Amino acid sequence: MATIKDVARIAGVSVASVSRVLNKGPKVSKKTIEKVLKVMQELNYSPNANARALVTQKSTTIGVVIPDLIDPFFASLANGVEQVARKNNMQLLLSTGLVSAETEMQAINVLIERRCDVMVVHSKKLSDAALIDLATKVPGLVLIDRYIEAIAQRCVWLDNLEGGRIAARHLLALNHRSFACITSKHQIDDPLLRLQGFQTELQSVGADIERNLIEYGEPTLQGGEMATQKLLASGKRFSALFVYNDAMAIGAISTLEDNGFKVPADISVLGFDDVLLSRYSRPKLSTLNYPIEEMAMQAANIGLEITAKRSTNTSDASCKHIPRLVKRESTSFKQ
Amino acid sequence: MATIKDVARIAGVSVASVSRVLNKGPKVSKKTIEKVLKVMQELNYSPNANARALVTQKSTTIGVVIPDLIDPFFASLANGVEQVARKNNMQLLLSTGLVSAETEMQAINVLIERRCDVMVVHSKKLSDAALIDLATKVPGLVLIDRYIEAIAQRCVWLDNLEGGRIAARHLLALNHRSFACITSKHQIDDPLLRLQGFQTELQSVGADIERNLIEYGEPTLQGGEMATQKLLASGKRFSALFVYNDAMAIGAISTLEDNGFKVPADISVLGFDDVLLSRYSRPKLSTLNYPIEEMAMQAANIGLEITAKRSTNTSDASCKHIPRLVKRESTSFKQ
DNA sequence: TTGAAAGCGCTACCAG
DNA sequence: CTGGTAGCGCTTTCAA
Repeated sequence: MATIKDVARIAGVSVASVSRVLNKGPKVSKKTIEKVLKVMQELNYSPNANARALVTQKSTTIGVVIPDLIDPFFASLANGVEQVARKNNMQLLLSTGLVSAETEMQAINVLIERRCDVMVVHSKKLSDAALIDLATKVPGLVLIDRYIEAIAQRCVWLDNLEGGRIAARHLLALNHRSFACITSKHQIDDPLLRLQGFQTELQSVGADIERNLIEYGEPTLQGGEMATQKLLASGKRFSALFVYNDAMAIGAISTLEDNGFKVPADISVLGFDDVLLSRYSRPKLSTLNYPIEEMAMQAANIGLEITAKRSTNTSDASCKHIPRLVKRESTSFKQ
Repeated sequence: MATIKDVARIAGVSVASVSRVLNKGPKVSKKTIEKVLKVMQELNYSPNANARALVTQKSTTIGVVIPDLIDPFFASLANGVEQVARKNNMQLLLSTGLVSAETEMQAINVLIERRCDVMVVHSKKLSDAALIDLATKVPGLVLIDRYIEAIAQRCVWLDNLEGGRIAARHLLALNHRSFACITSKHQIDDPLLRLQGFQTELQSVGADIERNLIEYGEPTLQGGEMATQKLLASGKRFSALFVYNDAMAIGAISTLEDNGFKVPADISVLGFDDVLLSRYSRPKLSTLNYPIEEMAMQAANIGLEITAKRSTNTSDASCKHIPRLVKRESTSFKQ
């Protein structure tokens, strides 16, 4: 592969000149530009980004750390970052495989080695302390879907607690009084907070989830189906079901209907996340919109700002996001 | 950020030695290793991947060129590549934004500048000639979802024609005799081939798609809905509907049911791709499985092989994939 | 087993 | 406007 030297030699100019035309630098004669451009073409020259990164100390790369790309939620997150990357003529470097604190750390370290200018990190397993440490060491690092007070201005997160409250208010306004809940068994804050917000709001009006009507499962379609079966097995009745996420909610609806319950006529089901799926399901799923793509874009932009200004002070834009109720067909007024 | 020099100086050894322990090179005394490791830790040293790439002439990077990450189909593709990247301790570099031949070329050029060891490219707009040229210039480049005879061993593709035939055979075996078809209006081969295979097979038994019952639309849920409305507006009846992809098929089912047709009781609907969605829809969608993740993994592995052996000869594994019928609930026997 | 030194391809500074 | 050149951080001979 041709190098800048080859181009310089054949064009009969110095590498400095070639570099100038490459970077559209000032003060290059038209003649030189043309000559160099021509040779570049002939040689099929392509500047080596690694060499550039080495000398300029910036990689024009935005790193993203997510569990995987299969989950549409994370794909949206990556897509959001990708958009701001592209807008800034940067590339997306992906690091996945998060199953434990160690693998999360590895994924992040890989990006550090690549000297990503910005890193958008979705970490659920690493401790606050570890993340705080990382944030101070790595300038462009921004946390997404996580809130750590000490580095609040580096966090872009969703208020899950408020999400739970909004869910409760919606169901309450629909005249429901007997509730069930399906949540994720995973040991992270999100399900806890959503449930807590939901219950808090119910209790504020003297209501609550029916005894024994909280079930746990994997946050998947199957998990939702199984949890619903357990709910049904209890023999207790409920008219409204708040589910941890859309996949589980769709699984729940499926099981409910298989057991003769109409949604929403008999039971209203409310999901969370508003993934693509929720618009495709029948009935179309009422859910809480998690603006992950938008959040991802904000996170990337914050990272960009930090690295640009070398200051930690970001714009005033709040990094806390509130989920928005999306009323579709799976919830309705309880007669 | 600490460099190898800092480590060497503080550890009281040469950079060569530090490099050796970094690369677990041979012939380094235990004492040196320990000493260096300790200093690395203290300094929070992280080797600069760009510098490494520059000198070793390999970037430990696999590039992927796809339109976007939002489409679950492409997310799966990226995910497949990512898996083999991770298995080989490499990273995924993403390049998107394909809307024209120029943007596709740009996306590819970016990856070339990064000197990706392997590139998995999904290109629909670039000409065969351009791609052949690229393939000869870029060793690790592999095309996915496209077949170009001149570089057949660098192509991993799906037999869309056969897919159409399989679809026809399935519907025919289900006793259907009056067919409609919804396809994509996009100017690429895939829809044409699927339709062509479908019709060929029908015609081989003296059947065919009803006159005027081929509709075109965007390959999305909405596109499927609109196309179905046009189909219905024709007033003609049909008992089986073959749709370009799952998203459109789900849109079609939705519109069909809104108009009083039961699926599959009144009309059987067959999709294509077998994306996640198809398992979540009600009725669950019968479709043709497009093993894109598997294909992506194969493509990445072929690229890896080529760059390793510096030969274009890949393993014997066929690069042509045949879609597999996945019979679920949206197609049934026609009484 | 270790160190010195020559680059990898490029940018940017300094002279001219 | 142009050329010479000193690195960027690292690997890899070649000697010692």
